[in-house]
Amino acid sequence: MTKSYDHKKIESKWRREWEKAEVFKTADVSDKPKCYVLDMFPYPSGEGLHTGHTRIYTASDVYSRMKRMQGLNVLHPTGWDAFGLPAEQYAIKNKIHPSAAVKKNTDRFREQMKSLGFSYDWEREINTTDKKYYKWTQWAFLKMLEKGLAYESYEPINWCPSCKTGLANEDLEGNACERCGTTVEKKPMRQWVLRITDYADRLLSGLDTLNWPESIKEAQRNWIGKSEGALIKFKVKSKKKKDDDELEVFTTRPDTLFGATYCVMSPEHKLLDEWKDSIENWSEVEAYREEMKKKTEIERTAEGKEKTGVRLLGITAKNPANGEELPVFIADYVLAHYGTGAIMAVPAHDTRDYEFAKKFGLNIKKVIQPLSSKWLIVEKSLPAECVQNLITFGDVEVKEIDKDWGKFFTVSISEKEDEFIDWLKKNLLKTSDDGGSWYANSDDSRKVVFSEIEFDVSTDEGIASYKDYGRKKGVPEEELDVDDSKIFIGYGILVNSGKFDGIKSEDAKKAITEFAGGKLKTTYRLREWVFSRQRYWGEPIPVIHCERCGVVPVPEKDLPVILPDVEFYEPSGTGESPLANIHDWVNVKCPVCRSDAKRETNTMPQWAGSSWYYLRFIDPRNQDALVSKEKEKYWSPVDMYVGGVEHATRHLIYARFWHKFLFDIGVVNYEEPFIQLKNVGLVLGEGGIKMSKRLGNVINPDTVVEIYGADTLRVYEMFMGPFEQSTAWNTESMIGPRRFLEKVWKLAPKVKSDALVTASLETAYHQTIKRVSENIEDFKFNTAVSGMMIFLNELEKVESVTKEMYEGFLKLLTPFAPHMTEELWHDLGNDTFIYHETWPIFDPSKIVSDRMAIAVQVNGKVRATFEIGREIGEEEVKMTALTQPEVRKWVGENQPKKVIYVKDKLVSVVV
RNA sequence: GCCGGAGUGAUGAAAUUGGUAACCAUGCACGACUCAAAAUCGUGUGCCGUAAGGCUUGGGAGUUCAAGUCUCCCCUCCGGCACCA
Repeated sequence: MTKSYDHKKIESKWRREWEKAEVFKTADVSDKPKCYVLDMFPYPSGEGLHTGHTRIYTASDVYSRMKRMQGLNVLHPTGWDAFGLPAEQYAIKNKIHPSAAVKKNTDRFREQMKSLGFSYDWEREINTTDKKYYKWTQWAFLKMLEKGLAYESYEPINWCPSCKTGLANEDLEGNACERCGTTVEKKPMRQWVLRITDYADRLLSGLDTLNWPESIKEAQRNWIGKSEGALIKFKVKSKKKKDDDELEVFTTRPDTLFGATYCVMSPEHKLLDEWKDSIENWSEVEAYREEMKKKTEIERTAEGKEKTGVRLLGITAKNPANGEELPVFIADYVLAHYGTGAIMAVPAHDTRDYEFAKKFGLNIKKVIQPLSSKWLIVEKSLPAECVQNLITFGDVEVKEIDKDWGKFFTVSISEKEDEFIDWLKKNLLKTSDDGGSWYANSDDSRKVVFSEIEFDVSTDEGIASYKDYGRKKGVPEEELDVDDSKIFIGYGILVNSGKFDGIKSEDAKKAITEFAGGKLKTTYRLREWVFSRQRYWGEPIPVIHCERCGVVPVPEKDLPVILPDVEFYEPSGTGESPLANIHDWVNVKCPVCRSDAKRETNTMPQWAGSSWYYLRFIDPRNQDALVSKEKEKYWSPVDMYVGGVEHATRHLIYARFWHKFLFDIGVVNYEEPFIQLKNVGLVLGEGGIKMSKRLGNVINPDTVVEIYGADTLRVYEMFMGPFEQSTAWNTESMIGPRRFLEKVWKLAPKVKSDALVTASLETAYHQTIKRVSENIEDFKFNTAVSGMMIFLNELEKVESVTKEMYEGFLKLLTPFAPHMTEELWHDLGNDTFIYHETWPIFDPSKIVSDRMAIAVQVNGKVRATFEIGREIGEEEVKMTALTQPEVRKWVGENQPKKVIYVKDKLVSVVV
């Protein structure tokens, strides 16, 4: 009588029906509010879909399906990111053309994705290698060229000798090629570069507006690496030359300028060649430079490596703050590409400078005094008797420690700290209204913790202030102590700095920079985006090189520049792409002067096409524009973006950069592309080890779908653990979700029109609606499934279920198990698609039952629980609690000191 | 070194945000059905203890009637950056 749950039959049946009825087709324009739910589209590898993909796609699919049922117009598309090295390598290895490989792989991916029942609108499928698509990638490049954001450069770049192509900084892992692990070399060559650093500040500040995981935002902040400092010029003197050379340094600590005792230039610094004649030991300098050229970046930057360098004899630099003549060195610890490639060295307040100074026996001059809660700062204008009073105050020892400074006193903190502060407040200082908050630990006077408060006070005679800089979390005791033998790299109070003595580091930065004739400057760690690859399988860069006209952009009307077919697409390794050999294609007429010219043969990196693909889904067939303004305005930005963390500092930075550029030229209406981002946790192999072909522990989704069904796989992947957390695959545990679905299936015959609904079942039902809806919204799919399991267990206890309740339950389940619920929905006599139904809404009045369970604690331990009507008042609940036998046993004859009632939850009795 | 995230039963994990730690699921044990096994169903299952009871969220302190959750110190693991001045 009951038909069995045959997942194969059901799943293929409903996939056909959905396709026939075009249920997943998205309306372009609608009165409904929109919701754009996007997966990071796959790179269609030869391996097919893996369990990591399916976890992402299931999550976004569950979310999309609920949003649709909640009445939103949902855009949920997918496509293929198919240009780039892996596809090309795969093609070379399998001796087929990359485009054939892409076709083969995407067909496989598409079929696998369909077999999982994802609700993608396949009519919007895009492929970055499609000329109709990459026409617009090239178009965007031309726009960047036009705005000066794309340019040719000849700087040495990272070159992977194995992949035979130049790479961007983002393509490295450590100092190796991210793809193949080969150590990269520095190779000077012509290349195309995008000025991403022009957007560094906006890429940074935009992060604050995004609902992204903190870890990703932090990774991007680190990657961009903003540091605020100053450019300061040192006059350079040499015996042979007149006093007109200048060495500009970048420093984040202009406040330590008085402590600069030497300067260091990177061995690659351009001024060195100009100074050749003035440098007395040029041969030594040259030898050092040669040595550095041979070393890899890794060797140069190895941790714990001893400092090396060479002093430039005959050259000195003048400290603009105090006029001191300083020696100048070249050393490899200064990097050519950061700041100005030269530094002022302050050995007293920088660990690297300190190491170098120790080794070369250079002066170390302390100019920053650490601050702590032990410091009292009294400004110069303080009347003498006040200082006297301070010094003589009771048990608090106030000692002048350096007469030269004239205004620093240590306050050794005693148990009379409070009195001392009271005295300060009364006699010397008037506090601001609230006085801030400070507190002291009474049993250890040294552990006094202050918040940062300043008392600024005017007395008749002058101004005094008690500044308390507090002790920051985690600052060890040593740093607070004044200890000249240790170097101090933090902020503090200036000493030995002429008229700047006594000023806080933070305040001194600007003042000293101005004093030294420098200027404040912000630098970034982010490097320009090296945008050309000497490989075949990428978008041709749409420019023409003409001897007469130089670089000429391909006219827009001639786009796309189609990637030609070639016989041999292996990289040449010469720095030319394989396209250089296709004479028919390379040789063209200059669009400007019609003379003979050549096409650019470099191609774009893999990341180009994925930097804007999400916009194309909005308007995938548009021939006249990247995206229509009207549609873009409706759909953009992406509301929910789901994918892996590996894209934190690659795709997600590049896409934000492109998007901001497109915003600037008016293509898009909003400055950030992805409002909310969710990261999937890794799916590890059984036992928590990484899945890999080599270990043979890769789970193939096809097999799982075959044995358990797509619905079970979907439920399992959502139930296996928190979405954003890594979890090990466990085939044994898959039986749980399968049993769950079987139980739902077997419940169908229990549906009766006259079924009785108890109040507690009704409550459970509404609680489940609430929980599942909220959990899906928050991407807490595991607890959503758990919630449904709990409710199912309730349903199993009763004789019969109403149709309404069962249908409601199926609706909650359908995002997770769309095929099975569709079948059950139709079995109930419905001829609509459950997919088109409305999401259940809970009744707030029904989510609380009229009974409540109260726990009773005696001295913090739970000793009894009881149930009582929700309407019962506090006093009565307390009385009931105290009369519980278990409670009486533990309270005994004692009179309770205190009885606390936490509404609807517990009674806490203190004896 | 700096920054971010995490640490809870045998296992995946949950905890209404300070209020009964371990929901749900897997596994395991026992039982029912079966000639038998699988499947299914039922009962039990944090640790110590026969029990009464005690202990338990990486470790240590603290605040509180009450701490997985808040504060301080420390340890371990994962991730980002790192001779970036």
